[in-house]
Parts: sequence; structure tokens; C-alpha cells
Amino acid sequence: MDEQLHERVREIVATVPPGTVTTYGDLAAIAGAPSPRLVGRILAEDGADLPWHRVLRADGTPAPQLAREQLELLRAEGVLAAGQRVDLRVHRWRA
DNA sequence: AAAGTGACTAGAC
DNA sequence: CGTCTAGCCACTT
Repeated sequence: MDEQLHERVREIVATVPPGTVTTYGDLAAIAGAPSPRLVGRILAEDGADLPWHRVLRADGTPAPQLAREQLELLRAEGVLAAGQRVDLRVHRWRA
């Protein structure tokens, strides 16, 4: 297992400010993950105490199984979604 | 060891 | 808008 990677991903996700979002791909790039899939996997396993809801897919939609809760949490922060899709052009986070 | 799986992505049509 | 393909990587069968 790659504890370092987990740590970095957690660190970065924790850094994402309320009202903004990022993508698995971005996270992977910033954290140095070998693939965005790993980021998803890491959050699934270790995202419980993190603002995981600020992480979306590349097209601005959340994973189907999480869509409901995620969109709800985002809406609570002022991130409005058009249907299932969040406008990344507006809310995308950048370091 | 080969094949399946998933909180992914980008490109083709 | 949509579906399909191929590439991706760790993990489970």
C-alpha cells in the first residue's frame, strides 16, 4: 500500500476551500497519483472525515452512487448544480 | 496466473 | 446531448 499517497491526497482534499470543487484528475496530478482511479479508491476508503464532496469527475458530475448526497452537501456550501452537473468553470479550485 | 471491477479520463462517432 | 473504446492501476476472484 502507498501510505504516502493517502496522506498527500488527504492533505490536498483538506485544503480545498468551501464553495469550490476539484476533480479526481486534478487531485491525481497534484498528489502525484499514478492514476485518477487511485484517488477515487483512496477517498472511498479514507475520505470519511474529509470534504470529499468537493471532488467531482472531469465533467463536473459526481459518481452516480454518491450523486444525491454530494450535490446536497455542495448546495449547502453555495455550489449550485445544473441538474447533476456542477459548473467547473466557476467553482473549480486552483492552487 | 488470467480475468473481473471500480468515487476515472479522453477521444471518436 | 448520448454510447463505445481504450488506457489506467490496485485489488479481488
